[in-house]
Amino acid sequence: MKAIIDCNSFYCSCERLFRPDLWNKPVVVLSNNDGCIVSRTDEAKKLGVGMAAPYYQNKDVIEKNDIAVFSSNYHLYGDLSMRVMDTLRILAGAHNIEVYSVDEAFLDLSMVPENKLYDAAGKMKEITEQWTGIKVSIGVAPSKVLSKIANKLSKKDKEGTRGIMILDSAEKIKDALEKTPVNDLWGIGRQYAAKLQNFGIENSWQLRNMPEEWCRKNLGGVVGVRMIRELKGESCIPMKDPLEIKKMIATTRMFGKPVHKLSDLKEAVATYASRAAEKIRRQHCAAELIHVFVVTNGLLNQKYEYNPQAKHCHITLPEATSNTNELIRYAILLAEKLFRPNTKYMKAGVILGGLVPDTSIQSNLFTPHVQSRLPSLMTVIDNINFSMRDDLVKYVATGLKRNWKMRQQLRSKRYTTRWDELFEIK
DNA sequence: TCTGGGGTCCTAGGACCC
DNA sequence: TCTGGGGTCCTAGGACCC
Repeated sequence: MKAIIDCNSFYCSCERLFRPDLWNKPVVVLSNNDGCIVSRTDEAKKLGVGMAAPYYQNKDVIEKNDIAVFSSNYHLYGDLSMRVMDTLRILAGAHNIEVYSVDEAFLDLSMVPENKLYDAAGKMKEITEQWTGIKVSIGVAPSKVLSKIANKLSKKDKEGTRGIMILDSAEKIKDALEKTPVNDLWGIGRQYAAKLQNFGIENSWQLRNMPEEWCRKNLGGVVGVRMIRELKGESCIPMKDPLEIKKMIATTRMFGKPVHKLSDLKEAVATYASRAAEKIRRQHCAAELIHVFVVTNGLLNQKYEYNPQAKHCHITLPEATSNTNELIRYAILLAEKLFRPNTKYMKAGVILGGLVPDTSIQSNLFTPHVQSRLPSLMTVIDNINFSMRDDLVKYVATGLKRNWKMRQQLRSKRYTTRWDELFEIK
């Protein structure tokens, strides 16, 4: 059996952990740049705050109901996520867990006898909540897709299920599928949901009963076939190896206010390049490919409307590197190539691809080996920035004023990762 | 004035090989 | 009148996820 364990309203739960005055109160957390609402407590959902809705469109309901609002505080969420995942590793065994996202993990429970599943899940929930202070829900079923369904249903009826649902019989599975509209399925997004609707397929039980070949044709080839089989209880999405390295790493951000000048754009792109370089060094990789994009706001019908337009370009490097100097140099070249005067830029990003382990970099016969590529300088910079504070040592190309920086006006303290921001008790 | 960030997997089609 | 078959590799783009 597979389980998915998922933190309830994760970002909001992290915020509430250090704010007892907000327990049982409505809370929302905003995306970067304070743009959208990305996490809501049940109380906020009940008041009608939409998921992924723009913040400014919800300001009325938020103010009227005295909903607490926070900017994203990724230091805090990242640290608490680590605590939850470490707890699960201890409880289930490190090789039985796949960390799927910041607030979710799949567990392989094949070592647990079927009649002990409920007790095992209950124990895990209890201990995780006690050790971390974060509430979780658990879904258990023969396949990943079914366990996601179980998890979702357990959250919908927290009192009835006490946050745990186990689909261990054909009847329970049928019942769960009938209750689940296709657009709630893991792997069915907007496009496929609309398509299924056109064919008159509303709930997951109807989909489960479609022929495999029909799904191959209409739901993205083998992806559709896997979906059907998973719905029938046949596990065909394997647990992922935790040691796999990422294939691309990106740093992309909206600007705090629109950027018009090339110098600002170059600063931002250099900043993102150096952040992305840090990230690939952390997983001991070097990049073969650097990709830069910028987003402008296209005008619609001669007037301002939200209409983002992206332009990209990329370079394949002569030799894979994780060196910030070099990556900044290429990133700036690409930014210059993309820049057009009299344009309002809203966002930019740097993506590093073609990642290879930095121990086995293929050298290029036609470029001289550069001394500055020696990793020791980067290691020193990373160590200083990690142990002291971000960006204590930085490249001048990344700017000093950074007046394009994103907005984050409502961020809470980094209670668990900064000595000077510790929780205080008077 | 204002709409996030960071990923994965799959397919089709083109270039190329023998 | 008539022009093969069977592959591989790469890229762009679409769909999805949280």
